[in-house]
Amino acid sequence: MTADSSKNERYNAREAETRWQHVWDERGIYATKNDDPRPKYYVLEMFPYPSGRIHMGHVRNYTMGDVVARYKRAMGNAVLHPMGWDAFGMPAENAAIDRKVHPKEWTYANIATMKKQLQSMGLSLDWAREIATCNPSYYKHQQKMFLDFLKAGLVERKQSKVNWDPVDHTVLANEQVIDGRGWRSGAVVEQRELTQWFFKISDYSEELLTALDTLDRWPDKVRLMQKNWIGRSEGLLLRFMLDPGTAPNKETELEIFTTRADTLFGAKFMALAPDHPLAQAAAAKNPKLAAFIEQCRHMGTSQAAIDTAEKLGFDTGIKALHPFDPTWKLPVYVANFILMDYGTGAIFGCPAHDQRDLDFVNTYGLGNTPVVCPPGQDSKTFVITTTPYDGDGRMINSRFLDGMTNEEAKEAVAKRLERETRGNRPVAQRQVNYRLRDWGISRQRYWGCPIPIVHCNKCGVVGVPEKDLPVTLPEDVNFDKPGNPLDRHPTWKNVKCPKCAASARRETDTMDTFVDSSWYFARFTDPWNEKSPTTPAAVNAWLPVDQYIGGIEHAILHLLYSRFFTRAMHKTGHTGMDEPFAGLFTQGMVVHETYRSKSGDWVEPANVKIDGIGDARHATLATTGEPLEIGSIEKMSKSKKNTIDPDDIIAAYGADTARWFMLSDSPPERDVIWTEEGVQGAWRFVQRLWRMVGEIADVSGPSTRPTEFGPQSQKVRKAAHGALSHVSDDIAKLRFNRCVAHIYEFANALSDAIGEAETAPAPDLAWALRESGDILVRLFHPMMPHLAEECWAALGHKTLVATEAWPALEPDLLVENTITLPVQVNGKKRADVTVARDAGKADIEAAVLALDAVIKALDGKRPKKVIVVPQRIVNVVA
RNA sequence: GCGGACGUGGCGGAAUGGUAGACGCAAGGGACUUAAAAUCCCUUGGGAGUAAUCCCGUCCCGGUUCGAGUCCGGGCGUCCGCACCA
Repeated sequence: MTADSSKNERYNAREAETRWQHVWDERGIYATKNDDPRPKYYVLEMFPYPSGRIHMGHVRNYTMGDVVARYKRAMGNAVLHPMGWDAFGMPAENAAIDRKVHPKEWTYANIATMKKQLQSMGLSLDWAREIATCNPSYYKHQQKMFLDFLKAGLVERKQSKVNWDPVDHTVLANEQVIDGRGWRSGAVVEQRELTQWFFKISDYSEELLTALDTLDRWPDKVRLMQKNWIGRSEGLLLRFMLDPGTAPNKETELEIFTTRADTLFGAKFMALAPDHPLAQAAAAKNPKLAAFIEQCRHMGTSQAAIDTAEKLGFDTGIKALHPFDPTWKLPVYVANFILMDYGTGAIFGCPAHDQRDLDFVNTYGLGNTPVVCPPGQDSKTFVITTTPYDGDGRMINSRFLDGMTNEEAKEAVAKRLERETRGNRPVAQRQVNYRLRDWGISRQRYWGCPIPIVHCNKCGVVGVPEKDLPVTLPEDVNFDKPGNPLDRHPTWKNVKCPKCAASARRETDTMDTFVDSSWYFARFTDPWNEKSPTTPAAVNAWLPVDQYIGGIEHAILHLLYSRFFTRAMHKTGHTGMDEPFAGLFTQGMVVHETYRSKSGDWVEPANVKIDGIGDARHATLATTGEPLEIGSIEKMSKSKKNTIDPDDIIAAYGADTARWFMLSDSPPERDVIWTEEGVQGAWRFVQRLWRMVGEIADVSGPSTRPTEFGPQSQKVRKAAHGALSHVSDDIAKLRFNRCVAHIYEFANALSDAIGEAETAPAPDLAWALRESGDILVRLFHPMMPHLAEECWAALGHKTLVATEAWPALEPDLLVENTITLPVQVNGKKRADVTVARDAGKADIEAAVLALDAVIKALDGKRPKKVIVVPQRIVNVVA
């Protein structure tokens, strides 16, 4: 076959891509109808925050979703594949402060830019369903649901802490607290108590936990992370008597929660959260304690900040009496690592078996007594110094518990104390506790969904009547001063009470942006409904999302909140199901090498020249030749300047090349390293496919399928159907990198076949080559849709490949008559044996023992055993 | 600190407990070309040997197994999340 072809000019990606995008657009082939009778498939990628421009992480995420969407369409499904904007959030306010641009203007400009960028990627999205969460047409429904949740008892107001910047007089997000100081002012942050709105997600702790078992298409690691986050623990509520003379206001007891009642005889101290009522009472009479509690307030509110801070305490002078020995007095401390939110805000400390407690006693010289002896340890010599023992074992130093296992001891303690009563209550009660806290949704910020509440002096908290929704954000705001512009707006918050018409104030807090993203997937099913958040027929037909794809960083919060919100919507009649996402896939990040100059400045990859290989690799500044340090491979970020702009890549190579490369190198759940060589490899493959298809297009095959295929045709057909089988399987399981490898293998086999063919191949081969071409194009279409359309047309088809069915597999072609099995001797491979596909074990064994290599390895001895694993391997045990 | 993951050639990676290194990249050699680009062909984990072939190799140390990259225990290293970033 000659290489001369009318189609051997290079593929012009840029020209072809915009051309095909117009064709798809004009024919509206990606618009989804809610009355489509075919089996539904809802594929969704986590919608982006409109930060300015799309980044490579978006390209990776949306390409994966698009592959699934296109594959499912080809498989005959009605596919819902929408896109929108998670458009509220702090960066818009930061832009307003830093650049004097209104958050709304900034956000919509970003949306316009990013929409254009996404469109240039050739994604098969139904843009008619586009939503932006900052649009009142979206958030008015969210306000309606807030009020419905309120009526259903799913919302409450309570106190909680925020990071307070005492200089800027503003609430800070955890990410705005750097080393305990405000990011703009540099002032040491304080904790402040505010009355805030909460969704009662903790009502669903058990339900959210047990239902994880039903999510069998979620990654195990995400389910495990959620399980640990919910943190169910079975323990004991236990009332300690206080030594009467020591209590500040004649308090008689202190109630604690423990999961380690077995270690009660190892107790060395009691500890209270700084906010605990008893701590507060003691502080009122002790200025030094009050000062200590004040000091605890100068700590960030994040868990990591609390856990990594030095364990500090203050002895209140109060003594608690041991439940099994009233003469045993334990000192009561206030400690900075005890949380008021968890359990009762008080604990007993057993330093020998808990790291935090041990750190604490080592600071305050309270000592420790081991009470659980690890198996195999001598109880007489077992001591604890710097590492506590938190495993199971036998009880020691524990009076009546001695000799029991620690699990038996837990039971014994519980049984004894729950029978004892003081007042009308038992001294101890078994209790199931959860780490999961209620979801605080109040934010003291402008750019978020207003909470539809009016505060009236007479009527209290009043919901805004439905007819007055949406409560829209005022646009005439300024960001000259720190703090919430809604709060200092001259008129916006002044309203009449909906109940009594007296002067009242609007709630000026807005909602956490996680609320916006907790139901957008439901809104996509009918974004045109102006009357209510969802349309039952649509939402119940489309949900749950069949395949949800997004970053692992959302493994806990976004996904857990959405699971709760869907249940809350169910309870209030907005959905008919509990779980929003039947299938979940979490993809890895896009990372890139970093480069630094001698002076420590980061350098963009575009300005770096790399020479040498392996250890000899070195980098220089392209312009001056100044040597650069090659740094670690890190998540692309503006601060490290290791970003690649998708626009540049699409302009230089086209969207298909970028899409292909994003899928090709790494397993999708793992990080992928962006390299220039990798992109060029993808680009060469695009051109190679185009040339190959051109050569196949020149072959004129018979119009009807031949009845017989010769060896050459058989070989290429096996390659085609083998690839079809693998690629189908790989896409269905989202193993895109393997899918790419199989397409490469098929392309290699096909170019061999083309190379071996005569100028005018026999009809059976010509037919097989054309069949292979048709299969090849449809196989890579989900990944490179523009190139696929161009190739499909080049092969003479008048249809769009985007609307074509997936190729039909001929399974007979995958079956071989003989198989070659590897032969091991003592687990090491020594030879191969080729046998009939259906050969019995005895036949295989005989064939194996006759092999020269086996005879030599056995050296005349009889084999002890021959293990034949059907279709797999033979192992001779000598 | 707590929770979760990951670790295989020069590089990204492949491998239902069953031939370690598919496929791609990079590198080296060759063909074509006045030359270059592009393209095509060959080689490519390390070591020994003319060769057939053999030995060593999946972060480290142990264990289970006929057989371990894969399972179990203990280390080391890297990364992610931690409730007001999205």
